Amino acid sequence: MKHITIDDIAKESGVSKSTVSRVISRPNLVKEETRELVLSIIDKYSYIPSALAQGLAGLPMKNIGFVVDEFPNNFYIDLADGIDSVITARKYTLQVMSSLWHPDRELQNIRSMIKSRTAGILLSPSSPDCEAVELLKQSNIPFVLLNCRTEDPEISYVSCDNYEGGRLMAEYVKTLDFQQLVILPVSDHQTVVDRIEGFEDHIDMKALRPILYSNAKTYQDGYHIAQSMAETYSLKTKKTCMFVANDYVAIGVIVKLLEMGITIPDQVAVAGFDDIRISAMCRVPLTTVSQSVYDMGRIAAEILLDNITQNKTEVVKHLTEPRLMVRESTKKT
Amino acid sequence: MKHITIDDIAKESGVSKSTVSRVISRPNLVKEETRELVLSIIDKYSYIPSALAQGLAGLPMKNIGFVVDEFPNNFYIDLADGIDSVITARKYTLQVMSSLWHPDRELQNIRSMIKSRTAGILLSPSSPDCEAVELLKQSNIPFVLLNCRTEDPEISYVSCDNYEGGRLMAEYVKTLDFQQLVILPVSDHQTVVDRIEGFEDHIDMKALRPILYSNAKTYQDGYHIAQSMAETYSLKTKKTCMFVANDYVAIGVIVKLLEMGITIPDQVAVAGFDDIRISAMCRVPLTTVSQSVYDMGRIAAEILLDNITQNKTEVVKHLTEPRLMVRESTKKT
DNA sequence: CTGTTAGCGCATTCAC
DNA sequence: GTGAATGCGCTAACAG
Repeated sequence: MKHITIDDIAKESGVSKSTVSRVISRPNLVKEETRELVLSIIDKYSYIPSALAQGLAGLPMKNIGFVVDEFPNNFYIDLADGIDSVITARKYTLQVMSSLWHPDRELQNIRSMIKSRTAGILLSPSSPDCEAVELLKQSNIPFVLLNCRTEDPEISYVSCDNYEGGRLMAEYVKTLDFQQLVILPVSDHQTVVDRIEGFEDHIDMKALRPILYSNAKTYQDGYHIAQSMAETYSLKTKKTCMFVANDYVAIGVIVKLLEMGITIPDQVAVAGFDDIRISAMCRVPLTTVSQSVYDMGRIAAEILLDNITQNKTEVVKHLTEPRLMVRESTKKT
Repeated sequence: MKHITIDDIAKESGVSKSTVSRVISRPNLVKEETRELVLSIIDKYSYIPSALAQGLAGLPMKNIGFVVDEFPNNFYIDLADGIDSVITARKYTLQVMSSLWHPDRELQNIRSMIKSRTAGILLSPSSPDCEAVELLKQSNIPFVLLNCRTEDPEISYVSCDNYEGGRLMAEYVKTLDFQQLVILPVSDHQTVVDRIEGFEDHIDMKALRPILYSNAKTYQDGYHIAQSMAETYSLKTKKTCMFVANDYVAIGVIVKLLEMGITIPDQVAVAGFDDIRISAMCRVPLTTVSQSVYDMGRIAAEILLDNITQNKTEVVKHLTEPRLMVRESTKKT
């Protein structure tokens, strides 16, 4: 006997399964006496109705899924935390899965959630038109994209105004004093492209001779790339300002530079983007642009739940407002 | 029409649902010609069989759940990352849920996973004999406890040898130079009790006059408590060594002390416990005891999966070996 | 108030 | 090779 079922409870209570079912879902329709009896049996066996059966029988599921790229990147943790707060408050259940930056894992995760007929899905997609999103569109399951915008008129999303964030950083960087500017775009993710664009559009590229250096997604990547950068760009001798398009990577860079004896912000000023929690507590508190990640999560979750409960197809496209956070990693000397 | 079903595919293909079912689960039992046909229809509609129905019909579920206390604490992230690596490799799917330190939410999460008939569950419980564990025992679902040991002969767990970790820290602290020792136990969680006990058993409590100060679970808690501690223990004038039983809290303490102008490790040496990822990259790299969290996760996941796939009830009780990590936060001056 | 019946979508015997 | 029948555990009409 694997799991005890509603029939077991019914027999033991000497009633029909309908009655047991009622006791669980609409207790007031049952005579107090029998209700108490049934409840005692349920309790005795710690009976928990199967969500599989309930779902099949037509009860709406009460769980929502969230697919992230990577657990260690605190960006997603903060997001999950925000989402969790509203999901839970509204009596739903949040399940998180990670795709480790593999588009095919991302797709697998989404498939898995669709397969289990999740009530709704939140996805921070690798790209606005990746396979996972395509699949989602055909799935009939409500979903909201996070950290990604799309022109598709049927898709809701919540993201930060990354272009504006890039602009904010550019305006700030202009006030700093340095001999060379290095931009580390980190990846070709849409959000990154936006923020780099916003940055470049508002800085005098010719005069500042920004240098582009690319491709790094994790803390480790930043750590490793820092060494070669130090040599390539003579960071030890040339006063440099570095804009890394992602805090997590930026922190990797900072840690490595410090290990190499390069001082921050004196020799190299480093700025990031995201304002994840650890940015304020890392080796050198990081100047960055806040995306209000926690709020992004909350808002997306609200939209999704409204969609589910009110069964409305209204699409919402929301951009959170970026805020510049100046900390020690770029303080003027 | 909510979701398309196996019947839809069957009709459109002009075959019976049995055939469609075979195409999916045992393709070689179907004539190549019809198989291709059916597959094309499946593809055309992006048909994904319902895990609810499959589960009900007796197919074993391929998902495993993990319940953590809190997302922002990197300890659980590292754990999840380790778990994820083996779960995925073995074609299972990992779903993470958080309980935000509420025992009743912990219970709810476990209920939710049992309800959905998850194949297996990993739980980092608030206590070895909390309600969630009790429920799990009656659920017939294989599970492994993480970060917790129990005498119960039927329960498998993977935890760190926290007592030994406390001893390691004590031996190290003895070599340091300070006027007072402050112990911040953080919580009454079993792991914490163990490590504090290991610490106290191996240090001369009388001579060192350790001071006990309690109850803090998060970064914020550490941050807030640091201020009052500074006054209570005259941290500005008395050379102090502080053992905080949890890295995340320790980092909060460090950040606040620095803000107050107290130098680390010169005026106050701080040691933590856990060796979460950010410990090496925080304001002052933290001396701590490594629990090899990532491995804990991997091992627990292996045990659980073996249990599920081989259907064996063998219980495994595993303690990982702690390792002292000396970093700048306590470097001798 | 309570029991009976009929699916929900699928896998799995069995026949053919 | 393939189709028809049965049941998984539960909810939702429908009768009593």
